[in-house]
Amino acid sequence: MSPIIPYFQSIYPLSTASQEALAGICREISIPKNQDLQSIGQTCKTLYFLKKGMARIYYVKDGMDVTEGFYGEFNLIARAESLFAGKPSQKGIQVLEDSELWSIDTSALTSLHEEHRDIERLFAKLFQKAYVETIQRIENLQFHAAEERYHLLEKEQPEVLKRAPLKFIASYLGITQVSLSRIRAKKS
Amino acid sequence: MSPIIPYFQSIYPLSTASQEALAGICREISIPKNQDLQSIGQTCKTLYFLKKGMARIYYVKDGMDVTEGFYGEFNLIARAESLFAGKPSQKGIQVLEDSELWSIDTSALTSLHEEHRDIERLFAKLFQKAYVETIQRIENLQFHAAEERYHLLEKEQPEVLKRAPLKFIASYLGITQVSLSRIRAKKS
DNA sequence: ATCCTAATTTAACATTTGTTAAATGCTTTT
DNA sequence: AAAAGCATTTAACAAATGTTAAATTAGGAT
Repeated sequence: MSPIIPYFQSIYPLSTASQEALAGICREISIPKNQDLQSIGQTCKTLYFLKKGMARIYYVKDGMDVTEGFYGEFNLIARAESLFAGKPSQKGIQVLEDSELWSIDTSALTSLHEEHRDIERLFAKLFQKAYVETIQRIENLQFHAAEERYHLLEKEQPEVLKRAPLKFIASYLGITQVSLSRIRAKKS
Repeated sequence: MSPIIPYFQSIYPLSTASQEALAGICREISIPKNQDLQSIGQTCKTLYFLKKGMARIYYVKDGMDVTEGFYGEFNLIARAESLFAGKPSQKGIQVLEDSELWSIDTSALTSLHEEHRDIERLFAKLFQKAYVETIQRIENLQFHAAEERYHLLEKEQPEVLKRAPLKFIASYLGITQVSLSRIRAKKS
């Protein structure tokens, strides 16, 4: 369990009692490469934090697989639109390599809110962080052309370029695989 | 003050005491067309809800004015990336027409959190809503070509097409004014 | 090692979007 | 009403991205 609680502490300080309560609902799990952590159609009832590995959230639109985002170590992974609405998600979560992660059941988490206000605030903050990252992503998609978006990804999540297959990266950037391959070729 | 408290109630139920406390920190203000509600460089310390009118959040990049989003009646308007970080915002808020709105000082709001847990949760929910809309916006920018994005805006915020000038709509969609004008011409 | 399959790159061409500049239309001011 | 200043549209061409298909490469399975 160890390194996840210190990570939480770095986001929002927790009382000793809250640390213990929270540690009590974190489960460690392992998932083999390419497997779905959560499938399309399921309602989001679990939050994940990667200990080791890499994951993506994806959806299928017009028969095409689209990667919405890539997530590395310690990133909060959740399908917020499903969690907040309590409705089935149109999105799935898949790991790109053999991964280890912590999972937290949201109803267990919610039941800690009454007694542990700091835990409620910690997760509010984690979602705020995710929200801000999403806003920045919009700026990126809205303002930059495909090639610039590629170089931004290269700068901000260089591991993704090494670990994710071309097709995932292309749909994440909002371009075709051929286009992405062309952009890469330019580099020389 | 009237209609804003019922709106809040529809998002998250509030005790009578909380309703009164919250009403006590809502201020009604009027702003003339084209004026900035908040300027670039200011730290976000106020939240707004439009009673009447329309607003946009914008930023300047490479000398170009880019509209990040349009906001209509009862929408929460805030520069989240600045609010959550406590840092100056690179974004401004401008009203597109003579507008009336409610403003809420964030430090006054925060001071209500301890005593009024329902208020804290109400605003957590409002930001969740905003977050989910942002996620959907990404799907839109990532997956759809310019013309489709235009038609989606037409469907989801038709008032924007009537009330906002071409240049704001174009940068919102991530295209040039000329391109937008061309898309419009196709319609016939 | 070899074969088989999937992933990536390359090529050729079509379509979309960007760029620059001019023409038209609309508002506001005088 | 005329003039001035913006906003929007149109046109012509350039650049970027999409599409289809073939060629190459890389990895896994036998």
